[in-house]
Amino acid sequence: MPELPEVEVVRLGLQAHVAGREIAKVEVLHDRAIRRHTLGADDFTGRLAGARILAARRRGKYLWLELSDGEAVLAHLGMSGQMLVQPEGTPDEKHLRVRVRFAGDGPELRFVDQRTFGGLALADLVEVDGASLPSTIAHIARDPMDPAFDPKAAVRALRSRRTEVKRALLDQTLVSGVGNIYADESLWRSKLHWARPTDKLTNAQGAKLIAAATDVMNEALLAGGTSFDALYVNVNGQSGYFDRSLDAYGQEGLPCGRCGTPIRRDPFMNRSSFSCPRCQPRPRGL
DNA sequence: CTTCAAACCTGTGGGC
DNA sequence: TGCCCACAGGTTTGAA
Repeated sequence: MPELPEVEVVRLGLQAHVAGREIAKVEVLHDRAIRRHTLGADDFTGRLAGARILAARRRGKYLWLELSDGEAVLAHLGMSGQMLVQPEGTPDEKHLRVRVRFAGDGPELRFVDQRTFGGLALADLVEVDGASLPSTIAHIARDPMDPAFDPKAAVRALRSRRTEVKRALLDQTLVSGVGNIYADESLWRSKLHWARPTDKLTNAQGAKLIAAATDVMNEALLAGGTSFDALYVNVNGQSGYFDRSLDAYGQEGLPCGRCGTPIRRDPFMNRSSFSCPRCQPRPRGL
């Protein structure tokens, strides 16, 4: 379940159910799920056997299980990944990719992923700008829920790009955690059109946008995340209900909550952008 | 170096 | 009912 609030819901579940446990055995049922672990499945499972999980951590949409040996199991859920905590003996899910059994009693951890855009990998933990991160995601920017997140630096980063504002907002090396849903929600809240060129974005508009992104993701987290179907669930298989609070994303044809104008949908990067034609007017010349 | 489209997958829903 | 196309919450890749 893709964007930051949904990943944070999963992290909280992993911290509650998996932190402190010792891995007994790992099974890789689909090699593509560990394609980013370049040493292969045998290396992956061999090195994990006997490791103890200290904590579940996250930056942006990436999460990782910190191990006692200075390594981490890095996970990305891609478009359809799930981390499920299931009692042993529960029938395998159709798209079960990796199973983690633990020492002693208690449920197992399952990585389930229909589209296999997500995956797991082992990585060394390294120090980057005062933070401990898996080496392979050292380039990912801090997210708005990070205590050390710097909104002004984020605005500078967005404005330094020569592109459309939504493209910049989705660039995980500038600000992390924002995906298509929360980008549209943030733009609606700050009354900005998605195609506004970043060099026409004022500091005030940028600050408003970052603040809106922070707010909307915090609100979504409190609601347990956003999900339209059973594909996006917490470790117990439950869905959040922030979809009821969406103002723009997926609202094509429905009246804007501010002005009543029907929300429109535009094609955007092989997907969609939803916006209010009146509150978020197209920049001149486009 | 930056920016962008295409590729990577499986499944669902709408139109015919 | 079946077929085909459009579309889905993300990242990486390679080309320009």
